[in-house]
Amino acid sequence: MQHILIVEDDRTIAESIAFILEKDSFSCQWFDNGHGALDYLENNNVDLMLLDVGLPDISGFDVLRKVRAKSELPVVIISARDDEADQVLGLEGLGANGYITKPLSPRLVVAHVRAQLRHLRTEPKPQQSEFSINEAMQKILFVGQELVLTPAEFKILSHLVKHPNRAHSREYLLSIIWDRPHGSDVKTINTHIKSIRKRLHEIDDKNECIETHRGIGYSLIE
Amino acid sequence: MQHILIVEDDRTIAESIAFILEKDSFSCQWFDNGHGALDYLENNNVDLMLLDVGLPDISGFDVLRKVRAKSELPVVIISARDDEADQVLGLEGLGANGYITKPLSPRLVVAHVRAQLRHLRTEPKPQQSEFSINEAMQKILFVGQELVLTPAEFKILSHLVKHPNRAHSREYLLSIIWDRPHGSDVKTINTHIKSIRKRLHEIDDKNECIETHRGIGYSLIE
DNA sequence: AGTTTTGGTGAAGATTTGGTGAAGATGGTT
DNA sequence: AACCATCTTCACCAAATCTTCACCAAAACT
Repeated sequence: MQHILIVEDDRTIAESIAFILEKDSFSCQWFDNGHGALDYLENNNVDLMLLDVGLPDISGFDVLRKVRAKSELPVVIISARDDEADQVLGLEGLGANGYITKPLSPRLVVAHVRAQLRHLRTEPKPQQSEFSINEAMQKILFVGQELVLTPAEFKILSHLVKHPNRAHSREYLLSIIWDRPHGSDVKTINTHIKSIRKRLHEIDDKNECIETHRGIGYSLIE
Repeated sequence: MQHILIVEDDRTIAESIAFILEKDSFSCQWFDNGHGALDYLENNNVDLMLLDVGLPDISGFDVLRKVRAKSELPVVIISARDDEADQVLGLEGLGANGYITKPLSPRLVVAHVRAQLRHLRTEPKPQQSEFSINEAMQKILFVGQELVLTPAEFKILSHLVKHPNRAHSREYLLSIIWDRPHGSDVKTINTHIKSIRKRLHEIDDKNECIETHRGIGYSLIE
């Protein structure tokens, strides 16, 4: 299922868009502000973003610029009818993939979303990780196969996958597991890493993508 | 049964791949050269091609280019570990769907093949849910039979049905039951889920469509 | 080389979590 | 009040999971 991020400060509009898209078998996540949405993007798999230009915290310009600084995520702009056309044009210059004007027509929204995603699907994908995190189901796919992970293992591995090629200290990895302060031995992480490696080996015998950094912690290399 | 074309000049490797795949209920056809394989493709139904880059007659480049000129057949490249990465990259640019390096891990081969074919198979089937919700009557049909549900059970199950394949926290599921704020133990949800499962089991003994996500909540899988 | 430190390993113990059945609590109805 | 369906809570058990520990191997240091 493809996942749509809706950034829209009007709750009614956001909910109706989500309703339409979910009926069309997309999953949605809604934010009424730009910062929350940008945060969410950091850690989640999003296929397309619907972005209202008039947000309470930051402008559509800034949101789009920050998104474009990191990815080619399709972004469809939602603009109020009164908004100047040149603003929308500016956004397109920044790399927006399309725009819709309010009031929104359900069919038009779905049509735009579908059009962008279809376009995306045919494009050859520039190398992707062998890991794919399904946040919603708390599961991780590794070369197409589902990894069976405990909650702690899931938290550790998904963090490593999201921030690959850098060492993470045991202390930090432990802090990811806890909801609240909790005193336990940092060596606990060794054991968790061991079992994650074991599960990876069940799928690929000689995979060594989790690297040990002596005296520091671990990293995932891709 | 799905049919795999193996193009690999090392007889031992080819046979071991075939052995693994056949154990996994695929059928295989082996060629130790590119021309034979391309000929075979013309006249036979093949679901996926495993292609070694180092062939005696033509290069992997040429084989792949000729395949791509005519079809979107999934092609997974097999490369010797010493092969330059850029050659593999070039092949990916040409439309290869994945690659595996020697020495081959049995599970990884199967994983790659499965991953490609799964992706292919899920496209054409828009399968529909075994649940159908009658909002007006506050009733849910499960494989054609009517489920007798209490109001709370109805609210929970219909939410799970409307948003399948993702975990929903107990807190959130509780909030669905209440009209207004109400402090009650999240474990209440366990009991509701228990009785929903019981009712599902009355219709289908071994149905396990409600999945538990330890530490999180529940999801409905389809 | 010998010593010390660090990480890997397997297994045992402790802890947390979910399933289960039944008992209370609630609210509406007769 | 007594009844009924429903929702909530509780206590107990089983299972999953997390943590710890003892031991060995590998690496770093004298």
